[in-house]
Amino acid sequence: MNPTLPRLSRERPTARGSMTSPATPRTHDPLSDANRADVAAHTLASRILRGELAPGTRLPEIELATALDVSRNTLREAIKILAARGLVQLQRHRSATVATLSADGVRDLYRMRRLLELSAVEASAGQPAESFHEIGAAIGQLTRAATLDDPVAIIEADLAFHRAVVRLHGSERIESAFTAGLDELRLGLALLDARTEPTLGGLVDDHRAMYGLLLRGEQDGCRQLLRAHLGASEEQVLTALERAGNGGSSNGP
Amino acid sequence: MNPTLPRLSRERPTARGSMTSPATPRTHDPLSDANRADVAAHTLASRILRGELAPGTRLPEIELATALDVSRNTLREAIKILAARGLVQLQRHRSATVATLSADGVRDLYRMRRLLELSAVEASAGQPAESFHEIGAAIGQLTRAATLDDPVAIIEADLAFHRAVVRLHGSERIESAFTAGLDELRLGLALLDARTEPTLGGLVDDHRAMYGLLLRGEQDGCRQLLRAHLGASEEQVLTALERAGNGGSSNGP
DNA sequence: CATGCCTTGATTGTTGAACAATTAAGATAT
DNA sequence: ATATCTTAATTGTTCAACAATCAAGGCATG
Repeated sequence: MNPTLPRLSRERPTARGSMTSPATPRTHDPLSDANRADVAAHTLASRILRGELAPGTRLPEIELATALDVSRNTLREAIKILAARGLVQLQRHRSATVATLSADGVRDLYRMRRLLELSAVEASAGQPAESFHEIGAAIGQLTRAATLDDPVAIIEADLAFHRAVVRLHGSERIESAFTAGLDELRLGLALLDARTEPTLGGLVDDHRAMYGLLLRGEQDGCRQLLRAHLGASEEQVLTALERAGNGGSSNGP
Repeated sequence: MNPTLPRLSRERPTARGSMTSPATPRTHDPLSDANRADVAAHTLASRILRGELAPGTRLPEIELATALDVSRNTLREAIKILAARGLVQLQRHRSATVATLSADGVRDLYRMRRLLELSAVEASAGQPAESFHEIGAAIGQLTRAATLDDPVAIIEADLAFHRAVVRLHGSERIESAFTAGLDELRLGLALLDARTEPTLGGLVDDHRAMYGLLLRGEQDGCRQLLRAHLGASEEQVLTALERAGNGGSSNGP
């Protein structure tokens, strides 16, 4: 670049009203309160989670910094944030890479899912009906995405459903740990986009059935169905991983 | 004013062109393998977790950077790491502060503990005996610390016990989420250092009893005892918080 | 031909400085 | 006494330079 070019003004739109705006919404918008490192991390995370950046892709600092229009230091902060979320892997003096999910990792993540989701269903006994509103909304989102035949939206709605289920625990930290796990898992789910047609129909039926069982207070039946559902999903991700090549489980090179 | 004047002088004595010093001792410390941001974060975390830096303490960048002998940018990375672990709180254009634990936060953390620990006991059924070795080691550590009457070591051993229990799940991610929660909880446990005498004896007995029940395969009894133990601990932390006057910022006269 | 050293180029790790944005406090005027 | 202005201090962001390390290619040697 031109070293003598003074940095006069970045046409960064300051979305925060400097005037005393009387209508300042106190909603915690996750983006309005973020600095540039956060938005860079958000942008990168979005590209990773929707599969635009495949696992293993190198993320050189200079290239990414120029692409995202931030300085190298700011990009480093963003990379650190992603590393803390498990989305990228770091090694000293080597480029950060989009994290690869091993078969063992998948099994670990589903162990965690089983624990958090099944216990959430158990904890739903005796809760008021409004606790299930969010799950119902996810069902609507899911059916809408299914009719449009949009694989990405379907996965999105699927995860929203399970997140809503875990939220029945009523614990902020349990929810955030689960969300982090789902983010990591989506690294593997991105492999399924092309060949999930046969399972999509059953997927919608599964979720609708679970929702109905929840509403009727039949926790045991719901747990049973959920367990089967998770088992099938795990199997699917594992076979997709195996097909994709990176075995990475017990047998070393 | 001359905004684009490059500064070339640099009085740091660096022998760049000469031969590299051959007498570099390559000690394999676990810390020498990390970068300076990591060691700074580790140092700060240690001071926070052992209560040397009380919750609410401001952490100005320049002051900390000079104290830890790192640059401001590197210290910022360290602060970000701690924020990701929940040990410091960030606000735009304000100094980072040591995180304060609210009563709601304590309740949330104990909800998480109950879920992860009780289910771990349940999952211990049918596991080989060697799975409990680590728990036994924690018991030894605990009794040793109790005889020395060292409150910090006692808390350390207590947490090591529960961490070993959760490890029965066999899930890397469940364990790390739990560990993060315990770290956060230790912000509140630091308040107990002064007045935990009456409960220490019962604490050792509790853990030894739970260990015995685990070894004998009596999961139900162990769960019952563990639930009571966690409830008492939660109560203790909550009353300590209340007594400490969780006013956060020091509003002196 | 194979092997090991060495140079070289590229990339990350770390630092210091500079400026912009924002907050908190002190001073001033009304 | 209250409101407003000024000012100092701190964080947010960028840049440029240097340091440390890694990956690859070239050269000499056996």
